[in-house]
Amino acid sequence: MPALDIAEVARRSGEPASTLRFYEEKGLIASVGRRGLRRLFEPSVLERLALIALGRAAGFSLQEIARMFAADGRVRIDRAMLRSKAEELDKTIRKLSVLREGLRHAAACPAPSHMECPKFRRIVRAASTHAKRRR
Amino acid sequence: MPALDIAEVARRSGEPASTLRFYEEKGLIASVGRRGLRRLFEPSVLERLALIALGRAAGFSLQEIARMFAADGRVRIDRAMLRSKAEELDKTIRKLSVLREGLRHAAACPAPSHMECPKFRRIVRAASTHAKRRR
DNA sequence: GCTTGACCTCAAGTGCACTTGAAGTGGCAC
DNA sequence: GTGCCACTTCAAGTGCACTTGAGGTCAAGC
Repeated sequence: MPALDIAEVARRSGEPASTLRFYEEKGLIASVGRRGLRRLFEPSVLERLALIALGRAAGFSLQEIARMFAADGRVRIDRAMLRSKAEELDKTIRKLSVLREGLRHAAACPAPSHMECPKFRRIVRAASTHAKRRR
Repeated sequence: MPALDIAEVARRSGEPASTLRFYEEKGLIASVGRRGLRRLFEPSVLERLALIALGRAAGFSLQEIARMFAADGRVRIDRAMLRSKAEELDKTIRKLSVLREGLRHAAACPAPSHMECPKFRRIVRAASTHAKRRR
């Protein structure tokens, strides 16, 4: 599979071309040439974009993600950083789980106002107690 | 417990006073009076702030959160909306869980570059396949 | 009664992640 | 060979969630 032009990458990745140009400018992806003015990318850019999307979803900033790529374009993720991010993510997941249960309960709860429901209040209190600072 | 001044609310909630003023301006919280220039808040504002923080952590925008409060200041959360948000949250949680496992694996994986590890690639691919649009 | 300092207002600024707009270019279909 | 139009650049704009700065005020402590 040879080089893909930007429209093709946009189509396959779901990212608008403007975002691809923006990411290139930020050094997150690299084009391998041009056909006329048109940028050409290697197919592996799709995997890279998936990785970027994943990182974003996990709450990494673009800058943090950029630091995960070495100059040669390979992924160079610091393992200790990964471990700590996994930990952080774990905390987030636990918090969101509590919240999900809170929402589910609130949706089903018969109390006229949610704040009158002891369970809801307990959930709010529990969540706020451990809320340090979010993303 | 009588009214708390803004400094007290800031101290107890962990939000800077500037954020409290900003939230008041947006209609997310309400002060009940002044001592001189100084805003006074009812203690219940702390619960409200906890609810706001919770909503933010769940990915609601301030505008969405504002819509959850009725004019009388009571919580008036649409139950169907809560259910759908719980669903959404559930998807996020599952995605983050996959990601967390990915990070854990990557941290432990002996492959020289993460992209050479079949498991890591599989995780990236799996996560990206279902990634529609994030927060 | 005067100073002090934490609050006040209002406008502007910040950081992030993009998006949009104007003006230009070049490969491809005809 | 010429017209189209999807691409190009570069600067400016957008939306969100706040934060900062300048200039002002007032309750409390001395």
